Amino acid sequence: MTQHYWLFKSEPNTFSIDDLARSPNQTAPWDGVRNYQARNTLRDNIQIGDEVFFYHSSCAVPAIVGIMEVVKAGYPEKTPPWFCVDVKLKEKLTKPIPLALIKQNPQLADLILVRKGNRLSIMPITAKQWHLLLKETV
DNA sequence: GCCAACGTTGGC
DNA sequence: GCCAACGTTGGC
Repeated sequence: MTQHYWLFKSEPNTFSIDDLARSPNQTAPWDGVRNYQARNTLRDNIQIGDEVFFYHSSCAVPAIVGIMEVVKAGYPEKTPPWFCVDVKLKEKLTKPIPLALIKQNPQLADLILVRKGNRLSIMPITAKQWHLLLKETV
């Protein structure tokens, strides 16, 4: 299977990258997603080995703060009809990528994250976008 | 705290 | 199925 790239949002007040870093084996279920489009992505499209940006939303400096790997594909939460995946922290960025910086890059204008009014908490990233974003952290 | 944008709910 | 009302998200 082709490897895919994603971005997951979380409010650091609820679940931060440091919470994930403190989890056993730095692994935790990515649960609590209550949106059908995001649910379908979790259930149908996210595979083991996929790479995921960890994004902090609704905070002082909204930013991509780390990189995770999917270690368990979509499975049902205890509360139907919601689904989750398991993620493992690969890297906490020493230099996070703020939303404000991402918005300045015209090559990233198509990112769902920066599209007006977007509220998706689980979104796809193209390989090209992934690598453009990684350059921003240098 | 404000508010725009979006998703969901529920009456009809 | 329509759509107004309401609740939530999330940047600023």
